[in-house]
Amino acid sequence: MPAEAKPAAKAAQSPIRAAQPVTPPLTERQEARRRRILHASAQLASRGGFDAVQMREVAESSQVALGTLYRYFPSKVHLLVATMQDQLAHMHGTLRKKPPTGDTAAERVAQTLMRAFRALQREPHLADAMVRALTFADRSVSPEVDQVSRLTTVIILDAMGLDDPTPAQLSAVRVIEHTWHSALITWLSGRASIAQVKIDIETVCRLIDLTSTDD
Amino acid sequence: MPAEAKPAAKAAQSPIRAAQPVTPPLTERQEARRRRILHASAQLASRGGFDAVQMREVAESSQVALGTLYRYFPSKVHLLVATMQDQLAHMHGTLRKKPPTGDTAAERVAQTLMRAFRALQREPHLADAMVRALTFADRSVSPEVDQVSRLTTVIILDAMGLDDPTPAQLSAVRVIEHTWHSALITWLSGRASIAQVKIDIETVCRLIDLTSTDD
DNA sequence: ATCAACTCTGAAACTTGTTCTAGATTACCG
DNA sequence: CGGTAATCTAGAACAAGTTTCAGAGTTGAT
Repeated sequence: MPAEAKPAAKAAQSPIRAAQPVTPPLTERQEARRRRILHASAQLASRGGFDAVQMREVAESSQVALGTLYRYFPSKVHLLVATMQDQLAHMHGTLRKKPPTGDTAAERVAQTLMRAFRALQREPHLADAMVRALTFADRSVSPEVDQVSRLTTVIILDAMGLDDPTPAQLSAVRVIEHTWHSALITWLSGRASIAQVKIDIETVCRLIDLTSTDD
Repeated sequence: MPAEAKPAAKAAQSPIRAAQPVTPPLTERQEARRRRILHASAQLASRGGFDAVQMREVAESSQVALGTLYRYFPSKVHLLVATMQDQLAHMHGTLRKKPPTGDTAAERVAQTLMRAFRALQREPHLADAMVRALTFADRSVSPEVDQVSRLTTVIILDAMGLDDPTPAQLSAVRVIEHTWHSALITWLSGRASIAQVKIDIETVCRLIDLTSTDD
């Protein structure tokens, strides 16, 4: 039978939980390759953003043939979205350890997002690569992008301190995510200042207050 | 002296109103070329979205040499953002004729955006090309993207019926724009339904109500 | 240990965005 | 009208993402 299982098996078409299916377990060497690739990707991205992540260079840096790179990540966008998943998971862990301290849910969410924003500011090129990939992704990357979105939702709900959100609250969270992504883009492309992003985040977080009284 | 003036003169660095500088007036033939190019761009985009707009094809369709195309629009993203400016201006005209009828500012804005959304649904591929270009644009396209953003702001303020918005209101409008762009993207990439987009728009529009009482 | 099936490698080829060049054309000034 | 500087054209060339392929390397089953 197979030797090293196909690393990036296409997600089954289960309409629900399409992403992150029961990935055929990778061998150790495959796991190591995958990790080397993601590391090289993040490293190159940190240098020069989206454009600096060149597939040939990623392959070389991670000691993997170009064809192999494409077997693990079927496109540059897939690679960068996976890189984002990686970083986000890391950040989620960090945030868990120091939960925000605000009095209201809105404050805590704004605090959390600003903390994430400050982390991104430390690696603006990396942020550029990840966010550009995320918004440029077409349908073929939907499962992976969705996974990122789910992770973001969890982070926000955590900050709100909710286990069981109402539909209205979920809508508010979605709008917050929209604002978060789009505000990041305006910042990355130099059309909005850091202060502006802060204001936008704080503004949209007020929506949370609306959902406790309404509906 | 010069024959046909440089069509796509770099915007002066005037920090304010950077885009749309006093473009050296185009000759009639140049204006016609520019128009042919934009038309070809929109046409190809309507067929197959972002990927279908291939620079060689645009050049051929519009009867212009590739080098000329690049002189008018220095990149594919520039071209598509200009295409969006064109379409937006058109839509602004249309919207002006039939202003929204809702009772509250929030309702009117939501109505207006949903009207725009329905227009985009009629040409989903074109929408895809324009929106993807807009969010993928890097700093070199900032002036043009900013112009689009300004136009969008005007449309929203028109719907609100405001001449002289407060800073809080401008923040709300920015957040609405963020939500609008990002919601479009999730719809275009098949991660959100039309109904979902509608809900998100209605949700974010509630922010407008907040600005009349608060602050 | 051997085999079959699969994966990885290295290199070339292909695609499409972008740049460059030499020569033909056009616009405007005097 | 003629001159001249800029524009336009056709086509080659280059860059980076993606695909393809033959052969070498692994893996797990027998």
